[in-house]
Amino acid sequence: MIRSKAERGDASIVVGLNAVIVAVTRESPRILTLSGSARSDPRIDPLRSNRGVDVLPYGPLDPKGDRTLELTLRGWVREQTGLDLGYVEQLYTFGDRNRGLSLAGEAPRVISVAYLALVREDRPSGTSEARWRDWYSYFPWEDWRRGPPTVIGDIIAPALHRWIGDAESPAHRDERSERAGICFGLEGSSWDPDRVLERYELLYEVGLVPEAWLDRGESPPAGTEVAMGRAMDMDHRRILATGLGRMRGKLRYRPVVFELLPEAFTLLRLQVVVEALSGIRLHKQNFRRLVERGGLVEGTGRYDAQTGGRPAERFRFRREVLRERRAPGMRISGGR
Amino acid sequence: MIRSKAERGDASIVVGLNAVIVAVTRESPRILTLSGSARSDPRIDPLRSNRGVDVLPYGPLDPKGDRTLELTLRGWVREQTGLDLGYVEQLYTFGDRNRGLSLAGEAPRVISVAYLALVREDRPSGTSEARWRDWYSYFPWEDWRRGPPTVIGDIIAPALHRWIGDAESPAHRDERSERAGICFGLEGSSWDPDRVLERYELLYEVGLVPEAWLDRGESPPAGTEVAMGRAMDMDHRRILATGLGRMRGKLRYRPVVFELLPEAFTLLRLQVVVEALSGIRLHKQNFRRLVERGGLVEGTGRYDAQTGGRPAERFRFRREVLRERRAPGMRISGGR
DNA sequence: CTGTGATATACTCACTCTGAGCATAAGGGG
DNA sequence: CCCCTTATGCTCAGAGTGAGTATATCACAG
Repeated sequence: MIRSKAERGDASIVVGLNAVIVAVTRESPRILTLSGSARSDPRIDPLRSNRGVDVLPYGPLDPKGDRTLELTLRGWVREQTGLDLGYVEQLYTFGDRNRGLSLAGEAPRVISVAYLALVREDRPSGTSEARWRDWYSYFPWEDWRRGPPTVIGDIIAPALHRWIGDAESPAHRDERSERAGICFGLEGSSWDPDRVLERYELLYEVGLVPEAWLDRGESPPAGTEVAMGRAMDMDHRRILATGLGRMRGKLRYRPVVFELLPEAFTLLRLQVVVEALSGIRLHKQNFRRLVERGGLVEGTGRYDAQTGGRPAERFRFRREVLRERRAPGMRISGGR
Repeated sequence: MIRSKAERGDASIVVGLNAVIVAVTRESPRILTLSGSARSDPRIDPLRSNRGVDVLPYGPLDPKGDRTLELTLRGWVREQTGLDLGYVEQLYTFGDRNRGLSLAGEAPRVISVAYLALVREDRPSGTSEARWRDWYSYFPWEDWRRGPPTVIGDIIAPALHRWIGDAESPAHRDERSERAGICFGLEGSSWDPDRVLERYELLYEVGLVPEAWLDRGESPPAGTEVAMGRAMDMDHRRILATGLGRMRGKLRYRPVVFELLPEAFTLLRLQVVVEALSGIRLHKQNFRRLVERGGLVEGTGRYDAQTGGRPAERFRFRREVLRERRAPGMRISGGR
């Protein structure tokens, strides 16, 4: 148990913070990314990629800095993007050696503590290589709002079947088949919007995702980034997938959507945001019943006439629901 | 943004791993702790407490060691306790400066990545300052299996009311009242078993928990550790609370209980384990209906006669449920 | 000023799920 | 065989859900 280097905490461990910052504009869920060239800092990213692809906002941890990790994160997000984060929660800590690249050797070990943050604004105002991108441009197969994404039938499912067939033993085959089925709702299974990370990891393993080529030092075939989503640096797309999955899961049992909306909103607006995040369409009348009778929102008595039809009442989040119900959220389910 | 010390990653950050290891013996949920004296390693715990209280198993991160954090954790748990961990999931990363103590100064910043692990065994077999303790000895107010814990009515509720009354403004008062209500199911709210961490943090803030004294360098009044739970070193009880809360939450939507049970078990055994973890009693017939018709378990056709009554069929976990249902778990609810 | 096409909102209906309790089955020990 | 114990089966009312029909109220074209 005596591993002196580690325990003396010398130069071989670096701790950084990453942020998955989410906003919704119209019907697009968006996340804030920096263009890859903004990131050539060898102290955080030594010997590593800088492939010119997008990265998530990041910052080093200053051991003498703010009292908590979260405060540190808020601080440098403000510096880098001018955004004041509202809701922030810790996501996951990524600490595998050689994250994203098969380099060994003397590179310091990088530990990244990733956070999920929700903001109402959609315009980064600070130093801006920062840019909002639709999160489905990173995960095209996650958007089922207009039916099953074509990329699944055209590319993913066939590749998965090949992969299943390539298994060495029948047991191994079954295992692969079960995993693929659960992830992509293939045979008998239904689509579970929350399994974003599992799906990304499966696709990476199968070698479909552009990072699979990049991590081997090759270039992905033309069109891969369109069909299989924009690549990100290192394991940032994995971090992003973790964020989306968490976001979708949390939606169900905590009233987090309201962090993305203004004080007052129409029910359609609320529904569109929930649909944007969860990637599925919902039954309008039932959605109304769900949130209204579930006590999540209350009418304000004021109306919004910009609807193109009958004016819609504006609602607000009903805070009391936190006392009344155990896990208040959008218990949504499939169908349009 | 240039904070050279942090970015060079010099001696001022230390990364460690902590484990909340859970097993269930009879009707006791237990966690594995080491006695405090086992931990006087100044490299991980420099200038810090060693108050002679319990600690969670921990280990440093060796940057050149295993490829993933999880493997590292599994490795030193095996070394320290002889346990081979089964299910392991990352819990949370704790990185506040001066965790648990109000020391400032030159102490290195300690980042702890905490994991939740479930095991079937209940006997640590390695070097053993390791010991299993009922988790309700750390959180007596969390066990509602025999009705509302007396400590809530006797100590906690009165103290919370005093604390609410001490608020400076009416708005502040309402805020405190809402928070206390939600946490402890006081007025109108119902008890939510999942809010373990929120409750612990509230009690710490109100100053009821032994750590509140210890962190000021004082001794808690006699009896505090019995009524308000055993103290742990640093912020380990906070980590533990995070683990219990996560465990209870996960129970609802993932079939994690089965990680704590042998291959085959009676439904009563399953129910007792779920009750032990969630801290509430369940309606037996409905529980059976839930797990059987919900497809979580299937009968084996073999029976267990050691029941004291009619022999009970032994069941096993039905793996196929993973494909069939979206979030298979124990959707349990209040009353006995 | 009326018809058309929006969207908003109200209500219905069948079905499933859930909480609660009653009833029966099948062991062991006297 | 009676009684106590635990297991298992079944019923019933009420709440919640998925899907659809019906009505309200706006803008706008004609």
